Amino acid sequence: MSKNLVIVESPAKAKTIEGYLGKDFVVKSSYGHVRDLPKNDLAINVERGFLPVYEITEDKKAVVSELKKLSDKAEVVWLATDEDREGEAISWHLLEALKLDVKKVKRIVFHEITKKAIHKAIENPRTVDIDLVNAQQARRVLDRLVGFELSPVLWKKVRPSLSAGRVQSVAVRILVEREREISHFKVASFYNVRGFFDLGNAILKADLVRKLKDHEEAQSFLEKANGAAFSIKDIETKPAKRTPAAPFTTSTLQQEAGRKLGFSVAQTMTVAQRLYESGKITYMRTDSVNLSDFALDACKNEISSSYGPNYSKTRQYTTKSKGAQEAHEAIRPTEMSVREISGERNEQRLYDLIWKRTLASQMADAELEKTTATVAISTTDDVMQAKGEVIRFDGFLKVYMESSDDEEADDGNSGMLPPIKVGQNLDMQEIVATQRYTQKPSRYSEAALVKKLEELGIGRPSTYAPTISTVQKRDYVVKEERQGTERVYEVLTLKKGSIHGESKTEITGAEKGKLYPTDIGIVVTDFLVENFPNILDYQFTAKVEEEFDTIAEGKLEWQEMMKRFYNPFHKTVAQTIETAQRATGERELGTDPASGKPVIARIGRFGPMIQIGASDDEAKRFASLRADQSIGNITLEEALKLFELPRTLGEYEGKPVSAAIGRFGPYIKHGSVFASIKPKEGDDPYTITFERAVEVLQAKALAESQRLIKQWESHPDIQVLNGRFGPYIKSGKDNVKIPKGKEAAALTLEEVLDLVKEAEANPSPKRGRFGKKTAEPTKAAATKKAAPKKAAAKKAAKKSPKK
DNA sequence: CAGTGAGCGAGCTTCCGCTTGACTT
Repeated sequence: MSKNLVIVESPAKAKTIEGYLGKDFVVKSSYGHVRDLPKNDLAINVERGFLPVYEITEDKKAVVSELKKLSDKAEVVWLATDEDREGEAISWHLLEALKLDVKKVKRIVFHEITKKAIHKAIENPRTVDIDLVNAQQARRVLDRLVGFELSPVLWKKVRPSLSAGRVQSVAVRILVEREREISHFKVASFYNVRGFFDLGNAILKADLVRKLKDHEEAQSFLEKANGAAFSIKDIETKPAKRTPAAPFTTSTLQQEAGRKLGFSVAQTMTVAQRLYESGKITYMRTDSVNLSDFALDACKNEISSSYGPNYSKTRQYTTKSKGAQEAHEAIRPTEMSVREISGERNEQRLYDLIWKRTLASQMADAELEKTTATVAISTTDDVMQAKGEVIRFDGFLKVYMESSDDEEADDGNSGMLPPIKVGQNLDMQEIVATQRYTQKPSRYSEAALVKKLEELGIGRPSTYAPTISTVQKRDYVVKEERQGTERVYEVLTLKKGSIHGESKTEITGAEKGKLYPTDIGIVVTDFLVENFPNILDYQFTAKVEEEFDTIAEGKLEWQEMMKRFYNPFHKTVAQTIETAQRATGERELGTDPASGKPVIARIGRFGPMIQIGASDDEAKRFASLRADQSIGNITLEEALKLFELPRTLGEYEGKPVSAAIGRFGPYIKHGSVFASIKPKEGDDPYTITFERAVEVLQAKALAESQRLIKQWESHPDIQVLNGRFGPYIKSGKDNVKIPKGKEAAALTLEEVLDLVKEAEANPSPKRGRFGKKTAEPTKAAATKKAAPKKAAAKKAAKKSPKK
């Protein structure tokens, strides 16, 4: 048996370290935290000094019992968890959970995983820092109290099952406020002017320095320019330099992988995890931009041998992000000499990005020369400018160029200027004045939101990706592609002595993969900002972090801090439950011209809806908003249109035919049969004729008959069909998947009936349009009855293992 | 892919941060 047990957080790390220590050491992993507050209970005794009651997390029971066995037999237990607040707490929880004898426990830390660093750590052990542990307990308890007291307020005042928290609520707020900025933004137009001058063997492009305010100014400028003489008045050349970006942290990796590779935040982390586990990169959840001496050396060698020593410049970067704890290195390749890796394409692409970024961070600045040529116009004091840029020494640009979120980065006016000299007369070819519009602020992408959160010090590298998915799971936020709208702009061209105007169109506001707050997200945010402004404050986390630091320094007792926070907070919670109005996001859109009644958009019991008639009106009518509509943006006309559907078109084969828009788009309904219609094919539920609807139904029946594998005369409502994902059974309205290994064509009626029965007994959870998850088909009566049954079954299941 | 939108009440939901697999679609 080994004399020494070393416990680290990550199994990949354990494997590496075991190789650096002798056979007297066995290295195991805790797989992160091993104890936490229970999931379904507050588990904080507020009266007894906020005493938290921890339990061993369900999926860590096996880990803990193995570690317990090993630690009992070991002479020394080395707690080598990360050197940050959470890492210190993990060590303390291990101490408690394994009931370790303090005398044989040593706490060690290291920032880089090299033989030298590990041995140095072993030579400098310390004890567990209880102040730092208490700072973590304060963080944990505060988050639990905030989350478990705020969420129930939402259940009472907005809708059940909603959630609120220090991190997620602020994340949603950021999106809600941006959305408001966008909708309040007043778009203004102006004119850009660009001149094209013929130099014989090249064209010189120069832009009017001043923006022109409207059509009249543009027109009069072009009239002045008509027949004017143009000449080079001045040429100015200035040296400039560009410096490389720091090596990757979690947040910057997510941003660059999003921009350059089109990865989502979660996808970046999954791919990086695989690279880490196979030993190709260092740890991927980090806020540090530090590189180890080993890595700096490796970069220097790689750069010198590939590009020459003049391309090398060793630099150490310092973090700019608030609250960085820097327990790890920056994200880098473990071996700089490995330029390419084997593996999946996405792993290769991400590795390439990391390799280039790391190498570039240790390379020389790029040296540029920027030239600005000024063009004088004889008939006005206005001047035009031509700008060029020449790279004198490429430096780090040889391997890596950071991308930017700015969409209009390249205006076609960079690169080298053609040869010109001061005083030279220019032959004007044409001058074009183009109408432009001021840009609305852009919506956040996932990675841009992470960047913003990081700047505010909110959230940690390990939680950025989960936070983004939580706010989407709660229906506060949706990530989607939105179509732009067409916009007209004017182009005035002066050419060969005459001015010619034309109208052009462009698409504006189209956005792909951006985050949008939903109605429920907006209503919840407004409610929280109104009632809990301090928690929703962008500075809240930064303020409590300062106090956690004071606790970690041993200058403040954590219970004292908690008391100061909790007492007023809890009072506000109680008061809000008592006095706050239900939040519905109600907005009056106008008056229904047909009835003279008010038209109101609000959140109803089942989601966003339109109501015609006041709440005391007995004849009031309702309609649900479609998924692509929102309370904030819907117009009176669009709202009234919702009441025109479903349209009854007539009767076909004895059953009614109607048209409407459902969750999956516009459809024709015939009895209980649905057939989608596509606007692309010219069909629209508002205008489609009965004859066309019947054609659609017949086409669908034909397509289905072509995919038919099997059916039985005795059961006309059951069919075996070929679907997009393989064969399936169609029975009534629900489809049943055919299990693997079964030949669809060989199924007997008995087997099919069994499969259908089984599927009915175990319905797969369906996600409704209105957010709630229901195991039953969405019959209101069925869910009402099913709910208590489900709860009872769950209770029974909970109790039974104890017996 | 319906129409539902009021209220009752039991029993449920919920936080953040540290780690991986084991799952399904």
